[in-house]
This record gives sequence, structure tokens and C-alpha cells, in this order.
Amino acid sequence: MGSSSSRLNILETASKLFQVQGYHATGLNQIIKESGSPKGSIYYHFPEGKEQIALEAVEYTGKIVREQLNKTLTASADPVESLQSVVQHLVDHLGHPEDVEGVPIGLIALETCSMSEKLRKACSEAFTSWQRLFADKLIENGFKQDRARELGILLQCTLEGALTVSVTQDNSEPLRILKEQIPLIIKP
Amino acid sequence: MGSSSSRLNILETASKLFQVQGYHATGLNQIIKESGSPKGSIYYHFPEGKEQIALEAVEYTGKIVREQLNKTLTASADPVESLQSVVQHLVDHLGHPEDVEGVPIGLIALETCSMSEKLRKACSEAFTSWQRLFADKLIENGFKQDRARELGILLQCTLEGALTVSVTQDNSEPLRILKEQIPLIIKP
DNA sequence: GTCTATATAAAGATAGAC
DNA sequence: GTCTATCTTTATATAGAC
Repeated sequence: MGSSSSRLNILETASKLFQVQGYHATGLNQIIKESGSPKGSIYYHFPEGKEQIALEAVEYTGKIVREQLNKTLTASADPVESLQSVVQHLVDHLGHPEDVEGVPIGLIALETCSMSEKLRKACSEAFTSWQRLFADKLIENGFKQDRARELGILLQCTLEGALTVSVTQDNSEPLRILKEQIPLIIKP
Repeated sequence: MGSSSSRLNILETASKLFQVQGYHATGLNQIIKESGSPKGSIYYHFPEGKEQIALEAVEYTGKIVREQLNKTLTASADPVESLQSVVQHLVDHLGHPEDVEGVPIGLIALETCSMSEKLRKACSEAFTSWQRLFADKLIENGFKQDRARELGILLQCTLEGALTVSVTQDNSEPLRILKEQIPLIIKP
């Protein structure tokens, strides 16, 4: 261990800050301060600086969200019901972005995709992995592979959008409407 | 006129930059440089500084997108067909964010909603106005008012999300899938 | 109304003692 | 591995000549 504890601590703090505030609004100074680590440590653990931290933060958040999605999706056998649980979970955490599942990576994706190809790819891969989880759930329930893939992408996009609009409007209605319309969208 | 030309020029330049790069990545210096206006002018026309420019840029972009949506939505009587045209229009402009309809205001909305209540409200109102355009189109075509409102919100969220994911993945597939699924989503 | 020079704060990054 | 002091650049913002 040794370094691990301090490194992970920085990464967790950075991940939360990047999610809520975005890449450019989050300064190294703030990461230092909130993580409790000194500025010297940050460049020891992440020698390539801010971009490296962001890259690892995106991968880290991608994995956490993947695990959370997996848990929620397997809680019920019915795909409609489990997808509705995913949306409900977002509604429940709307005002509390201190949890890692707040506004995942849409913000940092839009901020950095035209600036760093590395970061764009990392965000893209996180999105793809979530899409695949939705698709797999549908395949398990008898959907054809191509149709499941299509719906997986559509679902992830719709979630991303409804979350963005709910946060912006400070209102859970967009997410609640999406939840109600899930049965309509999930059709073979 | 007099001031109008210079002022509008700054606003148009700022709107494009905010859309593509976001609020924090866009510096006043860059707005000055690309608009050709001198730094003195920017504080003459926008005495409250960057936040005022961003606020007016969001309102400006909201209006431009509203006008563009209106045009596309009235081109065909059929709501499914005209909504598909809206999506196709986004696909066509994916790689060219120099047009104002590139990645409208999702980025600046996420960046600023937890930082400035003024800006959050401006973004929220732009979203609402677009949702209303979709709803009105559906009401014209015999949808009940409540159902049309619901679908208007869902459509705007889905567009926002599919655009975000398409830009991030550098791939029009998410938007194209959405286009194909519009008939499935638009059900009374 | 236009433009330049400058003030001031904060960013990312580095050096080097411990 | 940890911490501090500091370098350099850039950001927003202002003052004041023209």
C-alpha cells in the first residue's frame, strides 16, 4: 500500500469535484484542500498533472457507475422494472451530488471532448460500457441482439439528457417523466 | 445603431465559444481576439463582465435555436416527420459547431447551474421554451395537452442526451438511432 | 465609443528541504 | 513519500489616454 491510500483519496475527491463543477472550474488547489493532501503529493502521484487526474477520475467514475448500474439492474428480473429503478435512483440523489452517481461524466465529456482526445475517448468508453449493460439486460430477456444494442444506446442517451435537464431546471420532473415512459420505449 | 454592431458581434462570438468550449474554458481575451473588438469595449458594452455576457449569450442562443426549431417543425405537417427533420439537422451539423445550433447550451447549463442562479434560470428557460415548441406541435396534431407537454419534455431531454453522447463519441449513431425511434416515442 | 497598459488574483506547475 | 515556497502564465477586471 503506502501510496495507495493517499492516491485513492485524491482520486475520489477529484472525481466528485469534476462531476459537480466540471474540469475547468475545479482547481488543483481545491483538490489539494478538500482531499487534505499537500500539493507536493499530487504531482508525485500524478506526474502528468491535471489531465492525468481527470483521465483517471473519468475511468474511476465510469467503474463506480457501472457497478451501481449492475446492482440495480440485477435486483429485478423484469427489464422495465429494473430500468425504472435506475431512473428512480437518480431522482433520489438529485440534490445530493456528493454521491458519486450524481451527474456522472456528461459535463466533463462536453468540456473536454474538443480539447483532449485522450479524455474524450475515456468518456466515450464509459458511455459505451453503460450502454452495454442496458443492452445485456435486454438480451437476457429475449430481445434480439441488434435491437438490444439500439435500445441500450437510446436509454443511456435519454438518461444523460433527462439528468442534465433535471439538474438545470432544479426539478425532478424530466426524470420522472422518463421513468413513466420506459415501458413505451422498451419494445422488441 | 452605433454600439449595436460591435455589441452584437461580441455576443455572437461569445455565444459560439461558450457553446463549444464552455463557460470556464472561454476567456474574455479569446472573445476579444476572435471578435476583433478591443478589451475596453467589452466592459463598455457589458459592464457586469463575463457573467453578463454569458447570460445574454444563453438568451441569444435560446432564441436562435427556437427560431430554427420553429422553421423545421413547420416545414412538415406530420409531427413524426418534422421531429425527425430536427434530429437530422443536428446530425448534419455534428462536425460543424461553428453554426449556432451545434451543441446548444447543455454544457454551459451543467457548468454554471451550481454556481450562478441567474445563469441556471436562463438555461432552464431556454430548455422550457424548446420543450413548449415540441408540445405545441403535438397539440396541433390532436394530442391531449397533458400528454403533449410530457412528450415535449421527454423529446427535448432525449435530444440533449443524444447530442451529448454523439459529440463525445464522435459518432452520429446515437442521434440516428433516436431519429429512427421517434415514431415509437410519439404515441398518444 | 475605442484602444492600451496595467492591476490583482488565481491557475497549473516545479524545486528542493525534510 | 511529504510538505512548503515559488515560478510562470493567464484569468478577470480597471484606469485613463485618445
